[in-house]
Order: sequence, then structure tokens, then C-alpha cells
Amino acid sequence: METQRKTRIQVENEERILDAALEVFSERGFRGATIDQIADQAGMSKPNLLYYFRRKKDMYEALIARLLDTWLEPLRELDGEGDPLSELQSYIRRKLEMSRDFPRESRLFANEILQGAPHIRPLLETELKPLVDDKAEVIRGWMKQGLINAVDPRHLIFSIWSTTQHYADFDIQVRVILGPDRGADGRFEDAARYLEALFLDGLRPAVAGNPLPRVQSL
Amino acid sequence: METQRKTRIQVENEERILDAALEVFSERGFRGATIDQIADQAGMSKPNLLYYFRRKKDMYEALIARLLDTWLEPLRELDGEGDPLSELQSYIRRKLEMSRDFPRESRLFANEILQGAPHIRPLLETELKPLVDDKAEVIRGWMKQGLINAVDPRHLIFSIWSTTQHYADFDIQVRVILGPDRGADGRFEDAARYLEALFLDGLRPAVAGNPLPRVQSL
DNA sequence: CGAATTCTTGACTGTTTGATAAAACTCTAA
DNA sequence: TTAGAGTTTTATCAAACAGTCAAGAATTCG
Repeated sequence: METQRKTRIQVENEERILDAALEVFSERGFRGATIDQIADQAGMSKPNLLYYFRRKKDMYEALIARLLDTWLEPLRELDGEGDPLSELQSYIRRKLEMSRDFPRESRLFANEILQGAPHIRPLLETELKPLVDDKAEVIRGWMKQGLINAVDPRHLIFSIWSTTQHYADFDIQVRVILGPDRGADGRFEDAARYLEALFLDGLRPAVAGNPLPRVQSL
Repeated sequence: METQRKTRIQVENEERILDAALEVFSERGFRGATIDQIADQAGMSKPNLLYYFRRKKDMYEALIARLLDTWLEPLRELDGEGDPLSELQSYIRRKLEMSRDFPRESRLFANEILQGAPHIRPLLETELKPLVDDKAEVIRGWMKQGLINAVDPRHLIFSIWSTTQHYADFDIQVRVILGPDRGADGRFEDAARYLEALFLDGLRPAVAGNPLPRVQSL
């Protein structure tokens, strides 16, 4: 059986639909979204949309499938050969950039996990877990060499995920608290600065009169 | 007009319904939840449930109203007169305990914020923001005295919220990654230990041969 | 007790929503 | 240019769902 070649129109419309679906699903979750809303957002009729994706579920699963890969890319880039502190700093920066540039994807993922990962659970076991296990081992290696403080690397990863994704997922709350002073870019710059300080040095100040007696990361 | 006194049955049933509603709303969000599911969970017929809460929205709003108060309680307890590091540590511990003991409430809140806070937005402005502004000022005071490292206190609060709530909201993901080795209690103990280390000292190790040149917090 | 009040239920209504059928229209390649 | 494949629309359906109603059952209280 030959793989169906896609027509120009097919490629265009599937893209348009998935973009609209991402918009709606990320805002309202799977069950909260309606096909009408997605069709509306995509600027086409409902039956027309269903010509490309026969079921609501198909759209959602197409989105989820491409999502996890993108989502894990920053962690994949974490390099065991690099300098630990700057590697982790880069990872935090990349995750924060994803929250800034792909907030809809972040919310879609959050929605899915929040509801018990009904569609993505198998992928978590087969894709997410092995990757995290692998990178946790890398980080553990750094700790054994005394290059970074010894903590549970998996919880470290959780804290990087949660703090960075917070700016996409809880955006409304963040905006209410920070006010309109600084635009979105300013918020993310401030967040990057803060997270760097937190993850590197924490809150406990260096001994007075002995400022920053820390190893300098290159 | 006299305030209706509530009968025994009324008090009991409203409690039962709200508990069931919390269960269902926190798992599926407002639109994803159905009255049938809630009635089922509460062990009563749908018309009976609707006798107590005439609309689905009424249940949701009753839950949201009582939620924010509980949710902000730990932050209210942050004491400007206390020792900064141990105050913040206690705050983190209290928030983590809330994630452990009230995961449904955490998820309900996350769902609401994720969807743009359609029901709770006004309360965020009138309750959440002033409290955060107030406590941010307290934390800023500590920083000016050099008792903790200087960072943006609002982002500090965001990171405490996100890291602690992560264990309730992303519970499934956390469980997949940590495996079944340690039970729920173990997970939260590990999380508490990790977060203390992160927020106090970060990842950058003390200079070799000069172990932990830090102010000791009492 | 017994009447008034409160509570519960089965049967029902109108609407929203996911999905289909088939006809009409458009595009493309020989 | 035109046959056939690919695309869009109109009309429609069945299930799911929020909410109603009226009548019967249970509870309360004088």
C-alpha cells in the first residue's frame, strides 16, 4: 500500500486546522473545546474540517504527538561534557524561551497532564522517563565530581520545568501581579535574571565581609 | 428579609455536593465536568443535586470563592518580624503541605488560571495582588538589610508557588519519573529536602577547601 | 399526631455538540 | 478540454447535556 501523497490544499488546510486546534485546545482543554470553535478559528465549516480530521480526538492526538518531541528538545541538548553550571543555565534559558515563544504548547501540555495524561501517558513512559533517567545520571555525575551541589537531580529537573513553564501556564496571574509596567519581553528578562540567581546561589547570602566566596563558572 | 437558616440535611448535602464537585471539576475543568458526573460522585440524583445548586456555575463559584482564601493563607502567615530564611523555608514547607493535602484544590486553581481565570479574575486583583504587594515589600526589606540575597521578590514568590504546586498539578508526570519506589509521603519528603537546598544555597558549590562559608540560619 | 415544610425522584424539554450523507463544486493532469 | 480525483457545503442525525416540573416521600415542629 503506497503512502498517500498529500495535495497542496491538504497540506495547507491541515496546518491551518492544527494551528486553530492548538489555539482552542490550549485554552479550554480537550473536553472544553468544541469542533465548531476550532472550525471557526480556522475559518472553515465544521464538515469541511471533519473532512481532514474525522474525529476531534484525531486533531488532539496529532498535536500531542508533535508536542512532546519539541517539548523535550531543550533537555536533550543538555551536554554531559559541558560545564555543569553553564549547561544548566542554558537549559533554564531554553525552557524559558519556550514558555515565551510557545505558550499555547505549554498550556496544552499542562492541561493534558493536569487531567491525568489520558492521551499521553504511554509516551511519558517510553519517551520522557528514559530521557530524564539518562540526564539525571549525567547530573549525578557532575555532583559526584563536586562541580555542583548534591541534590536529587530529578527534583532539580522538576523545579526547572515548573518555574519556567509557570510563566506560560499562569500567565494571567503573573500579569495581574507584575502589572503592565514592563511588557512581555521585560517580564521574561526579569524572570531569566531571577532564575539564574536562584538556581546558582539561592537566597542565603555569602558571609558578610567575605563576598561571594564561590567557584566562578566559566 | 431574614437569612434562611439551613437545615441539617441542607448542610450535609451541600457539603457532599461540593466535595464531589471539587473531585470532578479538578479533574476535568469546568466545561469538561458534567452535572451527572458530580451527582454520581455525590451519590444522589441530578434533580436532587440541582435542588441545592440550581446551576452548574453555582457549584463552581462556591468552590472558587472558598478556595482562594485557603490558598493564600500560607503567604499571609509570612512574618516580617521573623528570621528571613526560616520564614521563607516555613512558607515553602506550608505550600508543599498544601499540595500534598489538598491536591484537588491545587488542580482546580491551576485549571482556572490556565483557562484565563474567567471566574476568579476580579478576586486576583482585589485579594491576591494586594497581599503579594505587601509581602513583596516585606521581603524587599530583608534584602535591603542584607539578610537574604537581592532578587525580585515577586519572581521569588512565583518560583515558590510553581515548584510546590508542581507536585500536585503534575502529579502523574512526577509519578512516572520517580517510579513507585517511594510512596507519596516519600516523594514529598524528598521534595521538601530538595527545595530547601535549592532556595537556600542553589547549585553552585562553595569554594573547595572552604566548605559552606555561609551564614548559618537559626 | 398531623399539617406544613423540606427533600427526592422519574419523566421530560430544549440546546449543544460530535459526526455523517450526499450533492455540488473545484482543481489537476493526461 | 475534460474525466476523475479532491474539496466544500447543505441538510441532517443521534447522543450528551443543562436544566425544569410536578408529584410523591420524608422530615420537622407545634
